[in-house]
Amino acid sequence: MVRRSGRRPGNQDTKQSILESARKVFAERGFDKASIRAIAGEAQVDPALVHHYFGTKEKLFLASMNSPIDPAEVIPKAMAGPPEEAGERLVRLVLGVWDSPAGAAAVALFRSALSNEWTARLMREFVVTQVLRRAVAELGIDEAQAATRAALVATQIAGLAVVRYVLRVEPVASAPTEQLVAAIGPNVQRYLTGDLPGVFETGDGH
Amino acid sequence: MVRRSGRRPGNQDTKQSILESARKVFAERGFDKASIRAIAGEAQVDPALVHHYFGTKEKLFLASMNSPIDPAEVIPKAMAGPPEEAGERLVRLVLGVWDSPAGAAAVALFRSALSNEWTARLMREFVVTQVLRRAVAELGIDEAQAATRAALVATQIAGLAVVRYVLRVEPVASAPTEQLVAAIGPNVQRYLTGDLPGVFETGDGH
DNA sequence: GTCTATAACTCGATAGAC
DNA sequence: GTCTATCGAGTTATAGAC
Repeated sequence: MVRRSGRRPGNQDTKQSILESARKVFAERGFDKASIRAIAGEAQVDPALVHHYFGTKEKLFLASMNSPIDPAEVIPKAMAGPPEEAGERLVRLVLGVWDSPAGAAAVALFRSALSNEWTARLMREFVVTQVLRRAVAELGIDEAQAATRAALVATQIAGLAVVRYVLRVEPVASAPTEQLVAAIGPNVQRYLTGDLPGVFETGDGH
Repeated sequence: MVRRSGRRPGNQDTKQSILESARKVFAERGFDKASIRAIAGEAQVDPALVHHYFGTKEKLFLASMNSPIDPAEVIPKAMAGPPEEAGERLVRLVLGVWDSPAGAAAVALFRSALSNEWTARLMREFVVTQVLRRAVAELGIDEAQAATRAALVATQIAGLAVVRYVLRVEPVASAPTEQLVAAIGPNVQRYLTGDLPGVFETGDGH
């Protein structure tokens, strides 16, 4: 029987460290500007190894998106509670997820979606229909209004992400979570359950 | 005397058409992905001509940013009126400018700022301090709160731009201006003049 | 003033040695 | 499993012919 001495060929941990580096670099630069070479350098690994493990750059991106956070599980939990505070809970949830290490994947997807058509489609289909629709549905909002309210919530959440994580405008960039929750939550609340002039025009006209 | 027949060497109008194409392509793709070749192709002109007229790509970008719209003139005009409707007027102003042909430069700057550090700095310095500070100053808002309120307004305006012009999420992408003004204006209003818990923490603590 | 040709650089992806 | 070498396609920018 063969006894392998010393460190094994590094198989399982290099693949994992490539994934971590990919999440980090994708989050910092977005899909397009994140080069395989840079990701490999970050992981102190040969660029060819990245291709060997993950094939194409797109497949690497998809692999790095497999986050331990499941919207189907975390959204209903956040929406449960007094409906009049759902806005604040949604902002708190988003900031909590995105500020966590596991949230790098979400930031990467968002940042990439801003400059790449392929990831933009990925995000539209995933976030807007999966996350926001789920959130408004959880609150029992009229189907005819759901799309409009979800899109309006998206404007506030996306803007928060842009200012805090992409443009890094102070004082929002480094404000504590609860301060932003108190400031922005009520505005999200209005989009969720408030009176919105013109929101009915899409659906029933009675 | 020399009589030139037919079309003159195209001097003055080619330079102008390059500028127009630059604004358009920069707005569509952002600074990085907008190639000199694509801009030249759009203007039906040789790529080398672009360099001949404008030097580098950065100088071309700066030249294309010289919009006929002057914030110093248009902001005070929009802020004049009942203070309790300033939010709606601000949203109406932004949508009016950005939907207009002359607004392509603004969209270009914004889109570029999302993926390029150089243009991001340009935008932080110009928009946040020039436009938003001017707007909140026009309303006579406390200096200590101005930065926070301006940044919060930025989250909503930037988010509106992202959803409407970059990600193109319906129904916001193709909603009429006044519907968005009615839906989003009040939220901007709250950031401008409303009660914001925690907004005082930066400044005076009395 | 206009355009061809090309330098000098990036990138993703692959072939093949070890 | 790992790495060297390289291909082919992008890019900005420049030099120089006409």
